[in-house]
Amino acid sequence: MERYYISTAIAYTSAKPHIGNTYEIVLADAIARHKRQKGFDVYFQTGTDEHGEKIQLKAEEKGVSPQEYVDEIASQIKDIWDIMNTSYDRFVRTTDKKHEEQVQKIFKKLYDQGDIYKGKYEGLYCTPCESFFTETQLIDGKCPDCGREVHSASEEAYFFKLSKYQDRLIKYIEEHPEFIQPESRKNEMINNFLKPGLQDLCVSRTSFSWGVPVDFDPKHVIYVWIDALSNYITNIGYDVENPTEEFKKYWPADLHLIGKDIIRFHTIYWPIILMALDLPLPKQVFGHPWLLFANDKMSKSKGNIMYADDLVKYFGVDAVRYYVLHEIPFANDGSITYDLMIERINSDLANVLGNLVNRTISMANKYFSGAVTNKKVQTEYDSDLIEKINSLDNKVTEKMEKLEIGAALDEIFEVLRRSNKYIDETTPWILAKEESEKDKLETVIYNLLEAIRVCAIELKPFMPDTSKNILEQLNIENINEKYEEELNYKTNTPTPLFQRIDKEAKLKEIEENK
RNA sequence: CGCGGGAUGGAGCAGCUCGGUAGCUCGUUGGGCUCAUAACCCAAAGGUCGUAGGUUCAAAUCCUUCUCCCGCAACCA
Repeated sequence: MERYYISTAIAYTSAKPHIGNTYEIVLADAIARHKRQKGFDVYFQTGTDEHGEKIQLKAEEKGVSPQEYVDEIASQIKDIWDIMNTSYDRFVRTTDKKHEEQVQKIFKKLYDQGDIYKGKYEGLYCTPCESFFTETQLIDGKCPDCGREVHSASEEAYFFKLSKYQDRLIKYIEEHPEFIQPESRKNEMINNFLKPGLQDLCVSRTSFSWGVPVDFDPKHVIYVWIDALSNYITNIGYDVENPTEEFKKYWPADLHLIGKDIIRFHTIYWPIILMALDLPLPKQVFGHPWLLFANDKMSKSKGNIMYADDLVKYFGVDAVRYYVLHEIPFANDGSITYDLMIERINSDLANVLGNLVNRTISMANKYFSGAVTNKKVQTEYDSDLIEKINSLDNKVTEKMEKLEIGAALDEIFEVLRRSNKYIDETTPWILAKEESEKDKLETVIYNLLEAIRVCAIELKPFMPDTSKNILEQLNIENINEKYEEELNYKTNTPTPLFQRIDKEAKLKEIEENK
């Protein structure tokens, strides 16, 4: 069986993730579920990045140990991933013992082979804040955090010789145009970083202690790059001397799904680390756009944060999944507001999808007591509908291959819309009045049930609960994604999939719960 | 001249590679239907395709100018 390894970035455990952060796991989940449905042996990994100064400080503020702090946040993150009904195979944490051991081994290997050396980190230092800044980070030449004077300082640190591998990386990127997605990011990386020449990367810190220690020089902790990025290999059994069978099976990853803010780390630092370890590079890195609140970045200070669990409470998990998967384009940022969300749910989920299922099953029950077979008395409208049903799977797959998730969903809704139109064209309620038209009527209902069945199967990666719900109402197995000639339906009592939402009332409810 | 992306009816987008009646979803208005969740179907209104110029029989689509927006600009997850 062909295998498929997909990962999300590991989430930083400094605070509870908002819907913008949660978007990524849902996107990955839809891709993973789609691949499984296509018969791939999928391995889907997500998790948390738990080290670093920021976490150490937050823990101190709260008066708990860093480990206690990250345990708490990691469990919150996992809960949200579960609320979103995501089907990850493994939830990894950078504080896992196994991971930490391998990170130390990787660091040692790179040091031993001369890719990492000990040097001095020179920069502008703010003493009260105990932080280094680059010139571009300063505000009016002063510390961006406290506004006080900074001075040049240096501290001992380990560096990674990135430049040694840069030509190989440029060549790789140019020979693999699909490696960095969307493509505009590829130019950004090549022009801004690779072509001008890479500086050596500082890969250790002495200014804080919450991290994986360098085992041969314990006052240093390994900085985020090597620690966090290597999660993609340490958790599937990479070992410097003796990698496991699982590792050999799943590496290289097919897709690292990440936010656009960390493309550089995944398309420059990570590939170079892999080259240094003599490992193949991941096949593709997709830096997805962001989900904005209206047009603003979500942030605590702006007070415009939406959390996934709250949204699920108001709208249900599949509605939230549908919204984020559908509204975020491939390359541009998407936006979310309660207004847009309600409009989308009403027009797409309640009107087009929910109502179609409801009206079709109602007719099956009313006219045939739910027992419907294909009587093959055709109307002039059948061939178009059936053709659309049969070509749907290819269209969806094509869009998914290109990572155009919203467009894949649109293909399904195209068939649902076509089905609603088919009802008006064939006017079943008129056919029902003539006993002589009974077989034609049954054929019409049969075709509709088939359209809905196939759409339900195609919807499964995006809205798993809804898909299951539809198939239960149809009372039919998940057979295949093509029009079938000879099924025997015995439909159940229909219940609305998505209730229309009264916008004013819902907005009021949300306001009161704030 | 740092690099790159974008500007299309009220909103969000497609079309631009290979120039030739400007398309989709939502919203609005009118009509139809009654199986259905005030749902569904049809129709209409609404855009001189950011600006100025050029190439061409013909440009949203090619070339140039300018304006505005966004991302990146190195140790910020």
